[in-house]
Amino acid sequence: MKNKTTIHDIAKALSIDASTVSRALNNSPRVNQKTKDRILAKANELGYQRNLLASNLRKNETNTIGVIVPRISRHFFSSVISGIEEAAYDAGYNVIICQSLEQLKRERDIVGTLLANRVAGVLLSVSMETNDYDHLLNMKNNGTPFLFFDRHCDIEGISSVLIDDVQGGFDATEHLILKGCKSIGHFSGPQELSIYKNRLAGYIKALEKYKIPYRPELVIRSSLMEIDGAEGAKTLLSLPYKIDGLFSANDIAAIGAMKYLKNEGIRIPYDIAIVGFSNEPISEVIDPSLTTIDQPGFQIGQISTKLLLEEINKSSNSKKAKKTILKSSLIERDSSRK
Amino acid sequence: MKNKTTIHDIAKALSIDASTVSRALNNSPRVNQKTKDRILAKANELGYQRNLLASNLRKNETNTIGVIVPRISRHFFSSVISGIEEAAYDAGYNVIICQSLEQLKRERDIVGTLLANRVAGVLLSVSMETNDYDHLLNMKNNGTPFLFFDRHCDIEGISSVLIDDVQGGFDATEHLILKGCKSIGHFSGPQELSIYKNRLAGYIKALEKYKIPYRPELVIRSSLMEIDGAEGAKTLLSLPYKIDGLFSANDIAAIGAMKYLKNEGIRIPYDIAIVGFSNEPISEVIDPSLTTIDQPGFQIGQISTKLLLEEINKSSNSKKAKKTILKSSLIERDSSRK
DNA sequence: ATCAAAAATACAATCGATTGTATTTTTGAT
DNA sequence: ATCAAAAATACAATCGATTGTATTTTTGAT
Repeated sequence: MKNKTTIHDIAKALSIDASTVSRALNNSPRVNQKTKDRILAKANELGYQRNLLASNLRKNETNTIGVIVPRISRHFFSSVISGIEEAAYDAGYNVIICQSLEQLKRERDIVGTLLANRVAGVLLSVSMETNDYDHLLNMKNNGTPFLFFDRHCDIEGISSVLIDDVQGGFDATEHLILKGCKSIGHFSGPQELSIYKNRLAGYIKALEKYKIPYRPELVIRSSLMEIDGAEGAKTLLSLPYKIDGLFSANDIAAIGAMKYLKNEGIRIPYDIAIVGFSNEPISEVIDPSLTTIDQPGFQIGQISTKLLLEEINKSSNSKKAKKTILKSSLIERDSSRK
Repeated sequence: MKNKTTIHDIAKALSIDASTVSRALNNSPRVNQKTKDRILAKANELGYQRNLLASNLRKNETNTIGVIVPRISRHFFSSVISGIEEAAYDAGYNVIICQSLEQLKRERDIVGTLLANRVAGVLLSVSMETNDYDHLLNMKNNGTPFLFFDRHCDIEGISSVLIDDVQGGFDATEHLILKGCKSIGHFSGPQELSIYKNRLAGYIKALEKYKIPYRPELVIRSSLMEIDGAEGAKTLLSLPYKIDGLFSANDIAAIGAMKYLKNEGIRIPYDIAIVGFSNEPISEVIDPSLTTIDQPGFQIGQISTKLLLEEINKSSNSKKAKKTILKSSLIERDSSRK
């Protein structure tokens, strides 16, 4: 019961060599069809299941790719994962999904485990705490191909698939300006992550275009959880002048702010218009529905996987880092419709 | 670059035997401390990383458990996964997360891959399509311990960690009755899944308690996606008599119904009061907020993992299937507050 | 029927780590 | 200094599958 059948059990049962069994199970042309049939039948009878540990060890390769995301429960990341899985399964690869929960320590541990399991490659979106790249450089020196999506680090020779976050931040801010907002707050995340730096850059760029002075006190940095949104809103309300617009670098913090503001009797969008980022499903149903920036998660997953698989199957001398930049799109909803 | 360092490389560099290197890296008391220090230093210098494929193959065990859920993006399942990961990491196990996307074929493939990778055990919540248990029986015969959570099948000798769904369905329905509803619709899922059968049973039980006649046409079966909720609501509205309450076996379908009903000018909860199931985050922010049944996902994950680990480390003769049943709790919100 | 070529199968080494047993080295009591 | 016991290290087999090479069997032309 406990001891699984091996090719040797099949070989013994048929008085045949294990190498022939192995070749038969891999449908090698070197084995006679009749023999193959007998072996397959016996394998079935004994409930044989290939031991991938042994197979991968011998072949010195695995058909598994690892995926590291901050949180699987975020809609954006689960769409990316769906895209990854589709592209990977089509190519005959398995996928191991891991979440760092935004913690650097967990990210390090996960990278270690994936390397120890000799995955063929890794797709990752770094945690908010990732300000130290040793574990990633280690993976690079180790020769394991990997690729960033959405949240990347600047590491020589490593490709990434990104959203044009400057454009996204610009679009969000310009949209508020065109709706008549003059004093626009911004929730940003850790500046180590270029997505947040870029969304902020887009915000500033839009202000400049419309000649609205940039006031640093309107930019609030946090880890963008729901509670951070509520606190950010409180901070903005305490300013000596009124704000009439808010661009949050994610939907969750925008929603935290909305709940707080509604509770304070502030009318959205009339008193303050709001735009989020990521198009979480929750943004559609909250009242008022939240204007946001949609990111093509599924497509990001597919493209990232294809690029990674190319890298895996590429000769090491032809490697050249690519940056693939996709467009996001603004979805106008009630939180900014006035 | 491509060829990873092995214990033999370290052994050769120090003119020492590989077995000593192995023991040193595993901190065996049989190796002199000075030798350990030298080995560790050299291992670090060469960027050594244990090959788990080889190690697990030799030891004939892995410290990895597989988790199969229908969808990682469902809040309930991602909370369960958090609970699993916490309990597993505490015990020194790694977790492989897989999603069946409610498809039997994918569930089968995943089970196959996990078995081929020789996971120590599997935690699973079956897909809506799972009406055939061959792949699970195969896993059982194979000797791989596994355990169901939330959505289970009746398989002799396999434990499960469940919610008292009859009670949950009863609570939801009774709540509507106490709010004055006389004609209550119910959205149910595939009857192969006992969670849906039980929630329906709870619904019927509550009707009986309050002497409300059970009308089969008020029970609509579907796969409970958002679109199914909208269609179900349409069907209920087309009945020759009015309904004034709706209990949906999940939140997503309840939300689909709410959107449709609001669009039709039906007032919630005044015309129709609604209760969902699972306490998805979205249920809190939709307008009106959705009354629902909260399931202790994190706790389910922790308990399931502890039980599975017990099973893994148990002698095979002492196995006895357990059913652990946890309580759910009703969260009253505006969709039923009148 | 014979025999070279082709087809089928067997032999043996290997992937990297682990572990029981054997051997060598060190320790410390006399 | 000697020697048995203890400590440290080396040897060798093994986990299960794969694969290059060697050997055996089959095929089919003469």
